[in-house]
Amino acid sequence: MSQSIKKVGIREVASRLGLSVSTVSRALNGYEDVNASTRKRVEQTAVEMGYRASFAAANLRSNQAKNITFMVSKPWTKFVDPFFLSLLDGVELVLRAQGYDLNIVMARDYEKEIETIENAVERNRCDGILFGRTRPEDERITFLQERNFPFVTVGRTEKDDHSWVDVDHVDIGYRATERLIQLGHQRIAHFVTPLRYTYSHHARQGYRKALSDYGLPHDPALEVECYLSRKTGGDAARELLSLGQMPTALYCSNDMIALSAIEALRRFNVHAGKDIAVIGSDDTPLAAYVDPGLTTFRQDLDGMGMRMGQMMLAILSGVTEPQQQQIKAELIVRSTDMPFARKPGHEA
Amino acid sequence: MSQSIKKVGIREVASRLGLSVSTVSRALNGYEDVNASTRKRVEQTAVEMGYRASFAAANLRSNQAKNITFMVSKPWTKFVDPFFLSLLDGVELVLRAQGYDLNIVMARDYEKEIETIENAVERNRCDGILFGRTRPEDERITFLQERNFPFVTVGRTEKDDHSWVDVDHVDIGYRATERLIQLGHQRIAHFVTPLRYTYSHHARQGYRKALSDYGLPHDPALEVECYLSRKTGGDAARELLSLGQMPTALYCSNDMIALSAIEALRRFNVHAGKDIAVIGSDDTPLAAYVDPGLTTFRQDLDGMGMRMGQMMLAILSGVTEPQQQQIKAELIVRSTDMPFARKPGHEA
DNA sequence: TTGAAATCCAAAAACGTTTTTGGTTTCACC
DNA sequence: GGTGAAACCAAAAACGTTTTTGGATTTCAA
Repeated sequence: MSQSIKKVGIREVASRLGLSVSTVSRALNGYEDVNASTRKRVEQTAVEMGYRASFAAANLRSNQAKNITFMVSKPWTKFVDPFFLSLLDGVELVLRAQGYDLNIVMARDYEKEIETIENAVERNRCDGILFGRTRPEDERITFLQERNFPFVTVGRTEKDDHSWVDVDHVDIGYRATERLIQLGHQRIAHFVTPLRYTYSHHARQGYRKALSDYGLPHDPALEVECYLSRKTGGDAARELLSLGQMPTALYCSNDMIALSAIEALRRFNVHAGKDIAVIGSDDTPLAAYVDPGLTTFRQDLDGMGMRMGQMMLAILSGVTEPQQQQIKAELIVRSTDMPFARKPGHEA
Repeated sequence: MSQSIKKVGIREVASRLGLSVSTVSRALNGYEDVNASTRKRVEQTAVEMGYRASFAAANLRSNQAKNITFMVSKPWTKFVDPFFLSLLDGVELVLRAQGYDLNIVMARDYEKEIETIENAVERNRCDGILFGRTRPEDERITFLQERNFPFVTVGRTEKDDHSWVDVDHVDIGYRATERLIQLGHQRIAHFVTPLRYTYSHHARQGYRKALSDYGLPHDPALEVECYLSRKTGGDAARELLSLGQMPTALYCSNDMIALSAIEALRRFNVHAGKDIAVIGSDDTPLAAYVDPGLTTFRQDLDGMGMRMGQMMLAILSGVTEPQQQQIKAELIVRSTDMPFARKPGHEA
């Protein structure tokens, strides 16, 4: 208890070595003007004595926190998002290699996002900030740009004048739809993720382009916006059913929406992979487990995360022009999509 | 760029108000000896001017970081663990209410865990630390106890002389096994989570006790340790199959293990809920989605997280005796368990 | 041998708060 | 009117580093 271990400061290290505090600091922080042998002695003694620089003191003086904050919004965490964790892995790997820590903070809801960022930025808690789920007009980005604070997002905005990494959702939307068309489907629905997010627009854009490229009509009734909590894929599916005119194929810009739609349809005896073709978008771990397996797209999240980390590092080291990287997803064919077949029942 | 917003410090606030720096600080930090009207003026001006105390400076001087770190080990994140995120929600809620931030750091692997903790503790980056997946003898705990640093774990240890929250895994193991027995099963296998963790021992203990209470023999061959990456439930299942003596029921101390076992068995035409009864342990989101739905146990993670946060707060406010709370899980009956039925084929 | 440059290091300032110390009012009470 | 306590606030110290400044020493060319 009171026996607690005495904190050893830089002063102690210096005095044990008979050096000045400043020399110890310089030695430890990799400055050039310190004799190699002195440096070695210092480093050795420091670990011997178990010295660790006070984070607060170092941060205060040098004005760098040596850490990067990833902000995640609560509504996002709620639905366990594998997306997020895999991405983080990559980010962390890259940052750590350069001596930066990654830490994650949660914003309780949308209103708190900006506050959370403010808190991180203005209190100097981190050197840079990362976040996802960008919106076409994103006040977080405006805020950060105004103060010229380093940040990288996953996802784009309308203006797009900042650094980001993103999956090519237009491409996913296009390829998913195209595939369904090529399988012979004509009435293809699209369950859209919340249009609040930029990527939802992209997915929809890809969907629409494919329809138009292949000369299919665009039926607005087949485009349903879904949310992650309420009105998820299940509700959207029921809605379509009640409309009477079921599509024969369905492209969802999120696997969970696809899965919940499949689940709901099954209760009405409409089976994915048999009565309706379904394609998802992000290869959630569930996608491989359910039966039938969900056809979807795999995204190289780890790679994206690493890229994101590199961008941040670049910004930190002075790069000012926006870096942007879009990556393509890979189609994973499982069992929920199949060629169009006129249903016997419908013939009569 | 250079137009960057001028940082406003406590000095500026003080001078605008014609007060001393110390008064402003005391007003903002809720000290008693400052006139209510003065305090109001200060608070108002502070937000007006957009003043935010430098985290580093405050931390340096007051020696408290006003934040709590949750350490998560990489091998844990890898397998997206809903457990972890829901828990965090509760923790964060409670801590934030008292002005503490929660942040999450990842330890890259087991060897790095202790280093990660050291870094957090000795550099004074946080006021307390949280982590899970405790082991019977856990060096992280020894380390923290030695320096008398506040921490709460999810999970217990051999000695158990610290604060923790935990799900009652003995109870889960017992009830799962008991249920299978009552359904008429006699040969009940147990796929154990890594025995490195304390909770695995507890689950196994419950399993064994139920067997013994009901007078069933304990067959060591039916107890298979699984890992989260390699030798997951699928491998264990194949192993049992190759042994020739398949059990009629299976209790897994982790849903993912259960699901992967079910998946593997299906390929051998052994169907969960028909040919073999399966019960899981932690109601992963997948459990409800797969077909047939996995019978498992639900744990009140949110509540546990909140409890964990409260414990931390208590420690921070001076409570020194260990606080410990165990919570019971709730059985969620779905479709993978069913009564024992002699198989026609086996009769012949 | 000398002077300049290069190398190494010490002293002290600085970072922006919080905390300590102590001084001045105000006010109730004798 | 005097006294002590309470309330309010100012000045200055302190937190533990990094950075700045500049002083010694060494090296090396002239």
